[in-house]
Amino acid sequence: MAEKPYHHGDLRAALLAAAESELAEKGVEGFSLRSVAKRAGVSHAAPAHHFGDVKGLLTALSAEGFRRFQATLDASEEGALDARDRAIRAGEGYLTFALARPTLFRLIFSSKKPDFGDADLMAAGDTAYCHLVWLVEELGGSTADVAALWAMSHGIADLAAGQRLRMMENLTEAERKAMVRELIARVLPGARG
Amino acid sequence: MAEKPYHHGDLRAALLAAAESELAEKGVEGFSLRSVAKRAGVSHAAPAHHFGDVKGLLTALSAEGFRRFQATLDASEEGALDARDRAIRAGEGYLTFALARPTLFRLIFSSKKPDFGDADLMAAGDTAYCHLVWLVEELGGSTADVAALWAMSHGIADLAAGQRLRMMENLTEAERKAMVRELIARVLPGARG
DNA sequence: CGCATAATCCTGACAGTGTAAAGATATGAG
DNA sequence: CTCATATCTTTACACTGTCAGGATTATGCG
Repeated sequence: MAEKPYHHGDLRAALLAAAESELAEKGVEGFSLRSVAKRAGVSHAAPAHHFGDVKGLLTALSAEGFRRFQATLDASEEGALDARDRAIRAGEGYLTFALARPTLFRLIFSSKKPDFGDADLMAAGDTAYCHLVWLVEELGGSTADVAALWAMSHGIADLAAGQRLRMMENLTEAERKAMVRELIARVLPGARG
Repeated sequence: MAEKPYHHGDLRAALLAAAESELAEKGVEGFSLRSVAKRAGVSHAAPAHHFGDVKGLLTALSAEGFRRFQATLDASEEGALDARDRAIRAGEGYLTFALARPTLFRLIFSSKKPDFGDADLMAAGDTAYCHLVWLVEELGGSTADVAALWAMSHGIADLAAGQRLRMMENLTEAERKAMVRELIARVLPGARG
């Protein structure tokens, strides 16, 4: 085994991992393709063959980001008592993801660099959206209720990712969870009837 | 009067206007300082004397953005019937601003490029935040109610700025307004008591 | 196995970016 | 009028993304 084989073996996956680190450290606005290549130990032009250009790489990373986003929601919904509790837990998961991976969150929700017309990315995004719709349907909700749950969950998460909700940063984990649960509960269909 | 006097006269204001156009067309991620200078008809290094670097220019633009944001809310709240109606109209103004100036909205709420420790920018941001707190206080609300109104308003606006709420894009102006009013009303203190 | 073909990765080059230094020009105070 | 200062330009450098062409390895076909 040579120390540095000419062919990497699984450069595509290595580049995606390197891109994730780069994104986490520099953010979308400081993201550099050459820096990603350096992280993976290859030349600056190596990523081109696998992803085309930087947009292609960020598109693939976004698709993976959406899948992780959905996985975080699924994990958060685990053990839900009923449909109502499940929707609330989904909102908690939304915030959990935004706090754990703020730059990835911004990439998939606030950036224009990924190609959102890409088939794989669209599929990943649609999966998450359909899950949201399903959550509300289980509650007997309407279109407006979907918007309500999504907007509230997204608002909390996006403000938290930008560290704008300073009132929440001084709270303990338990207090924060309780507050989020209460906020989400306000917008669910049939709330406080 | 020379056709091109060496000294611009009011280059600082001209650069801010050029930067706003640049931001509107290219977005935060495509924003170029040299392009801004070209728009203003000066050399690429001219902005440095007035704003230091690109971060300084975007910081000044953000402060102006926050003032316009607040102005949009003020205009939207004009003629409110009571404190409750005023809070709802504020939410409408939030969305109005995000739709009218999506890139400026993203600059002040989702970008890391401006220096949010800058005194002028902080003052502009605090003004908007204090106004929000005041709105809720008039309703006899608590800290959680502030978070509720902010998160819901911001969630709707941010999703709309990113064109994620496709269900709302097919609505008429009136229908959209009615929907926003209903969503905001859900989170206000004493809702549906 | 032997070899042509394709896939993979590297090197070098180019235009564009932000920033700093140094020079040119106008302004204004004394 | 003189000259210090503010303003703007020119020049230069390192960095970025992308493209063209060359080097190397893997793969499939005979």
